[in-house]
Amino acid sequence: MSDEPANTKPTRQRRQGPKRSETSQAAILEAVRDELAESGWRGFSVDNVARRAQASKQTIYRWWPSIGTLCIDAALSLIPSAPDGARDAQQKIAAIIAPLEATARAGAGNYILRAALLAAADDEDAGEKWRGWIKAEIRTPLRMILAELAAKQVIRRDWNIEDAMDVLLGPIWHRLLVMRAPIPEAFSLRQAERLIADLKV
Amino acid sequence: MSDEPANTKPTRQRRQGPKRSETSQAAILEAVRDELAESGWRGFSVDNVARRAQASKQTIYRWWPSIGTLCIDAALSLIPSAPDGARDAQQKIAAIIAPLEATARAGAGNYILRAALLAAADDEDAGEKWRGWIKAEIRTPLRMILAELAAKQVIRRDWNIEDAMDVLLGPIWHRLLVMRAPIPEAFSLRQAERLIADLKV
Amino acid sequence: MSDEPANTKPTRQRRQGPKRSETSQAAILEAVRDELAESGWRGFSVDNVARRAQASKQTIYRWWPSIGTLCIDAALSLIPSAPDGARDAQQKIAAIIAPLEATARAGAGNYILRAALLAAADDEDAGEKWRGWIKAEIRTPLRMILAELAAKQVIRRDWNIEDAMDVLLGPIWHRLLVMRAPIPEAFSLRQAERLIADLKV
Amino acid sequence: MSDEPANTKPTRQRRQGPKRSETSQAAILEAVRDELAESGWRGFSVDNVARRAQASKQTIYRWWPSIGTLCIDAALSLIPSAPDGARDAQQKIAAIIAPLEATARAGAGNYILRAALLAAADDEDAGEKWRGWIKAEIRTPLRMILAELAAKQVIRRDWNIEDAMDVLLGPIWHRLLVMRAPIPEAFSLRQAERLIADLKV
DNA sequence: TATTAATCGAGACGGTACGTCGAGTCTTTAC
DNA sequence: GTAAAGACTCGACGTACCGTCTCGATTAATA
Repeated sequence: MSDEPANTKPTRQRRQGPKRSETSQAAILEAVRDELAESGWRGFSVDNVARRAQASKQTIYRWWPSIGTLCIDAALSLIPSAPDGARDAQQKIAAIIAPLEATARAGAGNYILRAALLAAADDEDAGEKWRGWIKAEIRTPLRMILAELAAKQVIRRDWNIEDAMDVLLGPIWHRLLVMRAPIPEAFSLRQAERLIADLKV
Repeated sequence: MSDEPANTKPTRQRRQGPKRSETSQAAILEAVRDELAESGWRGFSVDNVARRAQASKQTIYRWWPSIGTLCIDAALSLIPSAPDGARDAQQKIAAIIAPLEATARAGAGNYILRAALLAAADDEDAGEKWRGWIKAEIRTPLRMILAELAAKQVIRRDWNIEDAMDVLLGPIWHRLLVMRAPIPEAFSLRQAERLIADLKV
Repeated sequence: MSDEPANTKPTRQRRQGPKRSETSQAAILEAVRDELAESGWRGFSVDNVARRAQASKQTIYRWWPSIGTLCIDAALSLIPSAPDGARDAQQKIAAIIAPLEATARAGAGNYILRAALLAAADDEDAGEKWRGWIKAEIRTPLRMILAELAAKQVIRRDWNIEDAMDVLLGPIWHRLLVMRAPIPEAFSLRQAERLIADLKV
Repeated sequence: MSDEPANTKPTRQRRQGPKRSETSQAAILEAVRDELAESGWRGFSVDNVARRAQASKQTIYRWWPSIGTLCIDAALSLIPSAPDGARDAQQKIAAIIAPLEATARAGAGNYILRAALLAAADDEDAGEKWRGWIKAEIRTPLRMILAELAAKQVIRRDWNIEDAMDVLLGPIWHRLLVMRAPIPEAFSLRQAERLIADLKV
């Protein structure tokens, strides 16, 4: 799960032995989610996960290089994909962060996502994995939309992607991590609106 | 340290024996800072702190109710007070968050502040303590300034303090916690500018 | 228990902190005995001992340098002291090995002693500890008696202590370890008789 | 394996038919011997054997009912057959235990034989297998010789085979298992002499 | 001045978790 | 049908930490 070798070589692979057990991995991820929701990041324990999932610790350590990446995987498996049907720029931008907010709004998702974010901030491997996801799912789509808007001269041309990320994502972290406050309705739309206003010519 | 003597009772105090050792507490806080900078939040251990500070674990547990609050105290002891000399509204707002950014920009401060924020997000007690500090040092001053601006009709009247906090603080968390990215120069000024622009009539 | 520091220095010892818990150590030794009797040497596990004794593994590892020495201690605590009242040479010699045989004859003692002997044969530390006991409790007394007999010209003068140990102890190991056969009555007397006959002038 | 010595070690063949692979079994036994010599009985592991022998664990468990019997087989494959050319009774008896002593005297043989004996003492199956070997190779020949001597009235008629085994084998165990002491030259002859003397009319 | 209560360091204690290794079983692929 | 490879569950390994407790020594206010 963490890293697929992807079988790049077209040569015959002489892998003998059984394949990875899918049911076991699913049970582990579910147990990780439960454990994160209950115990947070520091209280999280691999022993408990193994107990819950009826899996052996060996199996967990075999497939994930570190505890942190395990937590990130578990959280990512919870985040839905972006909704379709956006018509204007604001809706398109809002759609990018909508999955994050939907997860943060759900009862268990709130706890799980928070704990996974702590893992990403505390653990080197987890951080890289999480930032990889952010880059692919948030930064790249956002850049495309902003580039288009800049081409149409809707926004100014000297926009900076990192600044835009600050404006778009920062408020989510503030509510989710720092204040533990609920995220109101239409939050993503409001952030998108702010971002566009901030970049107006 | 966590809570001031609380001497609520005005009745006769039968205090016998030595007072709290200031040198020991200072050594503990310093050790906590070093430990947080080195090991992060999950890797943080009271045993190591006691070892570093040449203190007994009992002494630590006597004065702090939980590990998390200990970490918050250690981080707060690092944050300088707000600078004076602000003339306009933007500078005043920027001055509120300047101490946070200065700490986040320093080498060790970056690690310590991040770890303490994780503590606040992961631990109930630590969270309350941290949010208390935020309320006193950020939210209240900010509200006063914004109220003044609204009275002068510089900003619109339906401003919301939580939204303002989102805009002002969110970008810091994004850089510090999520991206582990450096915080550029004049960051606080830029956020203050954004906030005022966002609230313009 | 394993090694007494013996406090050779008459100077004041500035050991601070609590002392070793005697009840805990006794519970551990009893648990070790039970575990050895049930599971033998290879099946012996420190985890089980800790569970049985309601002790933490740390406490066990704090006071015993290795699993093997722990087992030897537990077995030695079971061996009674040599009986008195021996009149002739044969009875004196028999009295030396009588405690071993009594232990080997008892139900649980049989299993415990066997397992501890395996520990001594398999583990370096345990072996040294066990051979130290053998030397002090068997070899030295035996040498004194034989020297006396040689002086009285009851036995010949070119006797060798290691050969004598072979003759006196070997049969016990054969019954206890190799054959798992019961040790008959008056076994120690018979071995003593054989030894004297073997060394006759 | 369980019975055949299989001491020949031809070059490894990659593929075997539905028959049992002799080369694999030989490699396993050799690996067991190395492992026993290096790690003793408690430290012995099937995983290591499989790794060393490039064999699958399944293959090991298919052909041996337990770890202990595997060790016994490995040790037995090391014991040479009894030497010929004995003329008198003492030499005949000595010839019976000479293979054991030769093995115990060899460098690796010493370690392997000791570990296998521990297996026999600690493990039920291994014990039965080992005592079966003892009965066939030691007890039965010894009984025949002693019966002959008794018929010739060289020894007395009320001899007991178990007592004789005590006397003949005990010293070996004492040296090999308990004292870890070297076995001197002509040791078997000396034990045989003692046994005959002990049984003299 | 002697008593006494609070504090300190050191560290033992029962527990839980760490990350690794081994036991014994099962599954997949190759021959 | 046998073999190598290796994944699986379970549990032990020896170490580290948690939070509590006990021990002497030290210190300052009270008697």
